[in-house]
Amino acid sequence: MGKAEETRRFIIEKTAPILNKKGIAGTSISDIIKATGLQKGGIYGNFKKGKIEIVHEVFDYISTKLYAGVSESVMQHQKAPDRLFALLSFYSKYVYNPTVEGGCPIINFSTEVDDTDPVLQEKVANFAKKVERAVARLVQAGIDSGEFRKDVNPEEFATRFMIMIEGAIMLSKLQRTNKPMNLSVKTLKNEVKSLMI
Amino acid sequence: MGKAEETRRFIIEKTAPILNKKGIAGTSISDIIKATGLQKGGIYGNFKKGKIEIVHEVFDYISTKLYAGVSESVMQHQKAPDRLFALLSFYSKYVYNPTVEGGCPIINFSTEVDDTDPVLQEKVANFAKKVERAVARLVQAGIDSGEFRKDVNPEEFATRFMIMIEGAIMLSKLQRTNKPMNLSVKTLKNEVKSLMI
DNA sequence: GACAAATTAGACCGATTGGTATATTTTTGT
DNA sequence: ACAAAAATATACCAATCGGTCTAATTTGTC
Repeated sequence: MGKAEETRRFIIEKTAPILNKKGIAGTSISDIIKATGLQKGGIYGNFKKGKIEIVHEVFDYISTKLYAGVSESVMQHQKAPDRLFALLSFYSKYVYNPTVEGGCPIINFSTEVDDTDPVLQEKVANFAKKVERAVARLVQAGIDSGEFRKDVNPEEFATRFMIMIEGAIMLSKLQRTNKPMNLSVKTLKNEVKSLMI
Repeated sequence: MGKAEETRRFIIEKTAPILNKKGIAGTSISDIIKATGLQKGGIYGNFKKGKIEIVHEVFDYISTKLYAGVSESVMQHQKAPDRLFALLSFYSKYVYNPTVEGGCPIINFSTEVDDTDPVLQEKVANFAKKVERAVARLVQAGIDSGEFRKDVNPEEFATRFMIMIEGAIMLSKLQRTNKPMNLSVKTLKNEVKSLMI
């Protein structure tokens, strides 16, 4: 029972960038066949529920990989402010160096999924919440360690962080310039500094 | 030469909410047939270039309608700060009361269009820029009239405005709560107040 | 109200969609 | 090395895709 899991993974990895770029409705099974070099039997043999199962697992793959990338950057530092700066540094390069081609899976999947796939819609919403909570925890850790002022609202900071980063990713990609992202990062950096004692 | 233009308009109006919700690839000609009650001849007779022509005109329709709605809210006030507050008030209700069902056309179209339709991609980018410039002009007018401080950067404010509003629309729709939007509006309101002399 | 022109209905097209069934090949455990 | 099981290729399916064409109908003009 080893080969199958390996092939599933292979299919997901090859499909991820396509799905993240062209969207769910815009990606066909033959696109997946082309990208993997496999035939229909190889695809449907590994994903019994068909396209929808591939889509769900691809989202899991992309979001997990994104979270891992973020974590790796953040965990290289110990102090709370440095961790937040590392997070900002990660996202400042994100538009040009996304974890998976096509950019942020939250933006890409949420727009399409809203009226078409409630299960995946919740998956996307949960992932966004997960990232937001992680940011809030970073701030809270800074408060607990005495690095940040006590009158800071970690949840509010985290929500604002998500808004400004996601908004900047969208606009930077659309306008084909990193200016929006640079501005978000600059603003959030100053905000972090103002939190420091 | 009157009926045709009327029917074109009719098709666009009926198609707009579908396209804005289900996306370009997710919307088929038969969806349009169902929504309009017309048959293929009625559709292709009015849009010789087919689906892509409908899509482009629908984006124009939605974005124009959005801009008109924003303008109407803003123009009911004369003072620069009041106009910005009206703009924020407009967007604070936008997630639940979008101009066209499905929400913000910038977000909805930009994600899908990026790697598939360069012409429409530029249309979307231009519209976002148009809104951004309008916001910058509102701020500049306030500076000129002496209502805002002279050391304000109108372009930077406008970019930040776009980032926070678009980011908030996306997250509020995704999380099915207006909290992100409320936070963006609160933040931007305070920012406007801090600009006032 | 007749007639030409514009508009729309509806049949038809090949290509492609997602998916299934079966035959063949590859792995796997012994 | 060999048989059983797992995995994959291939042929096939009905449904739908976007689009074309012609016939019928509606519209505007005189």
